Amino acid sequence: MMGRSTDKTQSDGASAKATIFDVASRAGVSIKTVSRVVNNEPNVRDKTREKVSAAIAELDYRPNAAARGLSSQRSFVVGLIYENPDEFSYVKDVLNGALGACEAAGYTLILRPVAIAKNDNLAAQVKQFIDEAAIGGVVLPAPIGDVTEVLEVLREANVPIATITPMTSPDDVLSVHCDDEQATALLTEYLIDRGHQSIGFIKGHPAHAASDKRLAGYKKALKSASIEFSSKLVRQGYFDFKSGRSATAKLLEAQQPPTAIIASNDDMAAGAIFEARERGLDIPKQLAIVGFDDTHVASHVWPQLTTARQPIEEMARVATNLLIQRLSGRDVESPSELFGCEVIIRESA
Amino acid sequence: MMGRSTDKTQSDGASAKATIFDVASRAGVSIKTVSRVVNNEPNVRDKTREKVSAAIAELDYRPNAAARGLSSQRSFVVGLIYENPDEFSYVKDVLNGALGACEAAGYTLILRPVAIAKNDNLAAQVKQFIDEAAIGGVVLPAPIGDVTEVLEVLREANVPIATITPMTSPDDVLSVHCDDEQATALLTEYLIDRGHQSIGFIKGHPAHAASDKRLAGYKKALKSASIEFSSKLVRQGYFDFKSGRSATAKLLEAQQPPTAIIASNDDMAAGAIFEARERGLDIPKQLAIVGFDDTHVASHVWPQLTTARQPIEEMARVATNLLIQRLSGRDVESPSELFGCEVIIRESA
DNA sequence: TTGCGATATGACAACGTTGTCATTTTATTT
DNA sequence: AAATAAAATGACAACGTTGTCATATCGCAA
Repeated sequence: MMGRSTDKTQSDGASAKATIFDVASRAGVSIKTVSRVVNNEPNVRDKTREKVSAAIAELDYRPNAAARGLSSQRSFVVGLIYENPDEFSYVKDVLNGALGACEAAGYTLILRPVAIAKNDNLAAQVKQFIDEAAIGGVVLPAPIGDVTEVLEVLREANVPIATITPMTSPDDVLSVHCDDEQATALLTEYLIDRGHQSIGFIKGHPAHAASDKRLAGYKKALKSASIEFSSKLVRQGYFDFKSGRSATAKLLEAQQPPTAIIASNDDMAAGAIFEARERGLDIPKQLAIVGFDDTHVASHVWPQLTTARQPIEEMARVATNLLIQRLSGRDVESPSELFGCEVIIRESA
Repeated sequence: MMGRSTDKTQSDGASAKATIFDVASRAGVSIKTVSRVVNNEPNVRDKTREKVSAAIAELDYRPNAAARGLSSQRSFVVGLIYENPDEFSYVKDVLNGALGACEAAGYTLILRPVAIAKNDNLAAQVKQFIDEAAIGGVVLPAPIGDVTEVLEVLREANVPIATITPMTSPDDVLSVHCDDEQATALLTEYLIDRGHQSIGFIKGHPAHAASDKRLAGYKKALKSASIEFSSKLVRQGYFDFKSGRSATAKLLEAQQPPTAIIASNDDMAAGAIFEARERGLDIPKQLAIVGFDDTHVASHVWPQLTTARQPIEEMARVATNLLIQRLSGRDVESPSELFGCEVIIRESA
């Protein structure tokens, strides 16, 4: 009847880790029953459940993840594949959200930074990642979630996906969205309300789907206000400080420079402020500048940036939860969720 | 002779994952020999090794981590416990370094953000972390690495530790250091060389050992230059923008305000710039400001910060490697390494 | 009571590795 | 060629769970 118990003494301290056998013998049941209790399975009498729970608590028992994974063939690992950027605010929020969800559900989060730019076989990297670490499902924040190549590999490997992206996603992909377009429109309207008629726009990195959305929001707001769109007021940027700076330089050197500039993210806005400063312009009096994302820099430059904030951390938490639901075999009620953005008014506009 | 092979067909694609049995039968050897090859163990004839390697490649075999961990009772997991800050640059670098080292060695990195401030049983959190995720060893970046409470729990649980800290560490702890004191001294000398005699200093968070080191460097440089130290020129800060700002306000409101300010990190330096700006001061003409860490903000404020840079990512990589060496039973040649800092001259001073 | 379906529990074989120890093969010495 | 040591290989039992299926027990109707 007794299994291979480790002859556990009462003493705490340096005692070896308790196994399911120890718990079983302590509670006077079979290991299978302990397993049932641990996994919240049905068909266990309340009284038995209590006995087992008590034994678990007394022995400070924690299931061995390796054994569990090996036996059940399930994976309790969520992979997070992200582009490793200079400006980490976004990834940080994603990370915290995903981490929180995993922790709550007893899952493990494993990271995989990749570089989209130097395209050294992204698909292969992803493939290697998922079977090396026995990944059960992956969370793909923007812009990785928009790379079809990656989606394809994962689909083939039968790995569930949750994306965080401004785009609409394929049916088999869980996703959370935020309305970048609307947020940018709100930002633009705010400037228009403050009397600006000539508003410059610095586009984001072309590889990010968000870039198009934000531009679209800008155009939409202009249209609503019956201001004619001019491509001369739009410059390409790459989401970094430097490109924000040079785009601003070009905008300001135009014959009719804008009185306000919308940068598609905060870093570029910081670059814009920098460039304007160098030219001796007063912000916001001579030039209003707004950013996007409400990253750390936004409140650390002078003047502080008016910007828009997406609830990234919360979005990541929800995305990860959707994924975990699917991984644990439960039905996912709604495979896609939409979040709102918030405009944050500060002094730069 | 044949084990439980999965009757593998040649076809790739949706074939189930290859196991050690598949490789063994393909190579015509026992599973144990495959195991030897995979783990680079001795006593395998070259010819056999080749055969097995070929089979591994053909079947795209990768050892099952769960089975491996279960059987060997070893853990291939490194835990990273860090304080979850607002300003993420430091953690980002640590993360990248640790991740790189783990990846190269086939280890897995697992994250655990904690909050030192609200001291809700840090020790218990750490304890839970290590046995929940079957952590083999942990990397402790500053300031966690200086919390004796945490060190104690880990020691008790017999978990190897590698710290990244400016302090000297206990003998049983692997560690990498950077000379904060010297770096701050260099920064101070630089200001003195530029003619500053009255230099304000904003201290870092008292819970961080680095704070003391940096202050010490400041004092040392003053002494070398025969400038008398005045406690009136030193203010307490907490490594955040806000405290940097208010400390600067106090320094500037003094009867004899300094002509230069050293902030113990970049965020506080950004706060200093902000405050000086608000008061209409020209930087660096009327007030020179330097920071520390060369974080993202350093190059994104105007004017860009003169600051000091520690090779954090490299330090984290080395620390993690030391840890992995110890985890894999190898002797660690030197349990402690020292890195140098670099002073980065920009426009703020 | 007896019988019977439903509910609760247990025995035991997976899962894919590594560790231990026995066995076979090879090289070396006599 | 035989004897012996050394090197290479293999058989098989762990490791700590969960899944499957058999069995014991319960509640309730006849």
